[in-house]
Amino acid sequence: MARVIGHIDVDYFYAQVEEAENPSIRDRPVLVCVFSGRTEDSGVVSTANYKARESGVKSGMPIVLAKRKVEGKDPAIISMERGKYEVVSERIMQLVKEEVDLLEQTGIDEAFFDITNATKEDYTTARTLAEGIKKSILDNERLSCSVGIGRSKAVAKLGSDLAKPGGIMVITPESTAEFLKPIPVTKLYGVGPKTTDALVSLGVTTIGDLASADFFKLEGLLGRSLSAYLHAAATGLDSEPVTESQAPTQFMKIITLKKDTKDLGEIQDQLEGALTTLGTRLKSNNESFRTLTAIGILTDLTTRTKSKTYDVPINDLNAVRANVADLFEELADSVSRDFRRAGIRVSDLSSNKDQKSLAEFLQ
DNA sequence: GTATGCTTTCGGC
DNA sequence: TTACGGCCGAAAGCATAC
Repeated sequence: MARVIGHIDVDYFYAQVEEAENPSIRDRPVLVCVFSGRTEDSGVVSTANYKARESGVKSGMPIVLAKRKVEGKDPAIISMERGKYEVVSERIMQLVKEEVDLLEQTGIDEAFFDITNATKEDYTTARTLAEGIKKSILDNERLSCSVGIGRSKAVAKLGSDLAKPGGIMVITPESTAEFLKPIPVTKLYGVGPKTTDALVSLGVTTIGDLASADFFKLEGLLGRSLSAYLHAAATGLDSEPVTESQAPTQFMKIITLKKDTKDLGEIQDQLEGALTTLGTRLKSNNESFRTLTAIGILTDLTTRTKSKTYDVPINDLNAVRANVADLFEELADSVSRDFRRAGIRVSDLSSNKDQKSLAEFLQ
C-alpha cells in the first residue's frame, strides 16, 4: 500500500524557544550558547536565530568568535538550558501526535509521521493537515516549523529541509522523480563520506544519477543491501516504515576538564559527577547497559574512545568503576596529547522490566 | 561470500 | 591570530560466524 509520510522540524529550535519566551529579543541576533566554564567565554554557540546567521554566526562556532560577528548589533547571548527545551519538545510532539496516525521522534525538535489513513492517501488533504499541525504549534507554543510530505521517509525529510524556514513542501508521488533528480546524493540518509566517494567513482553525484546508475556496478562496489536501499531511496520508493518512537539506545555525559591533562586521578575526580548523573539516569529509567565507553577529547579536539562490552546487561554503574578506570588508562596510553574533555557512555541499553534481579533469580 | 556483532569515528543539531 | 559543547544515532572498519 502506498503511504503518505511527513517530516517536521522546528526552526532554529533552542533560539526560537528563547524568542517565544521573551518576544522582545525577536529582532535581535539570538545566540544560545554552551559555556564550558573553563574561561569567561569558552564554549560554543549551539543555535542561533536567522538574524545572527546573517552576521555569519553558525552552530558550533566558538562563543568568542561569534560575539565578534555580532559586535554592536545588540545580541542576546543566552546560556543553554536543555531541560527547558525538552519540556517544550514534549508538548510539541504531543500536539503533532494528535493529528497523525503514527509519530516517530528522531531528535529533540524533529519527527517523522505517517498520515496514510488520516489523508486517505490524498496529497491535498496532506497539505491541509500539515498546515493544521503548523498552526497548532504556532498557536500553542508560538513556534514556527517546517514540514515535508512525501511517499517515503527520505523524500519527506528532504522536503522539510528545502521548506526551511517555516514552509511546507508537498512532494506528490508523480513529482517525486523530478524533485529528487538534482539533489546531491550526500543529502540522502545512509550516504556518508565513504559511500559518497564510492558513488562519485561511478560518476554518481546527484540522486538522479543514482536512480539511473548501473545497478550491478553499484552492487559490486557497495554490497547488496546498501545498494538495494540506495536505489530504492533514489527512486523515492524506499519503504522504511515510520515506527513508534523508541527509547534512547545510549546515554553519555561529557565534561570539559578544568585544565588539559593526562593525569588519570585528575580525570577520574572530575568525572565523579558524570558517573553519578549517568548512574541516576539509568536507575530512574530502569535500564541496564552492555557497553561501557571511555571518551576523551584531546587538545587538538579530536575524539578517542575505548569501550568494553559485557556478556550480560549491567544495571549498576558503580559496580564497574574499576572498568571505567581501566578504559581511561588504556585510552591515555594510546594517545600522546593531553585530554581537554572527558566523558563516559553507556550503550546497548535494555529495560530492566521483566528482568529478574540476581537475587530473585536465585530464589 | 554474506550476515552479524563489536569497536571506533563521524556528522548533525 | 586564535578561539572550541554536549549529546545522539549513523557510518565504517574489522573480526568472526554462518
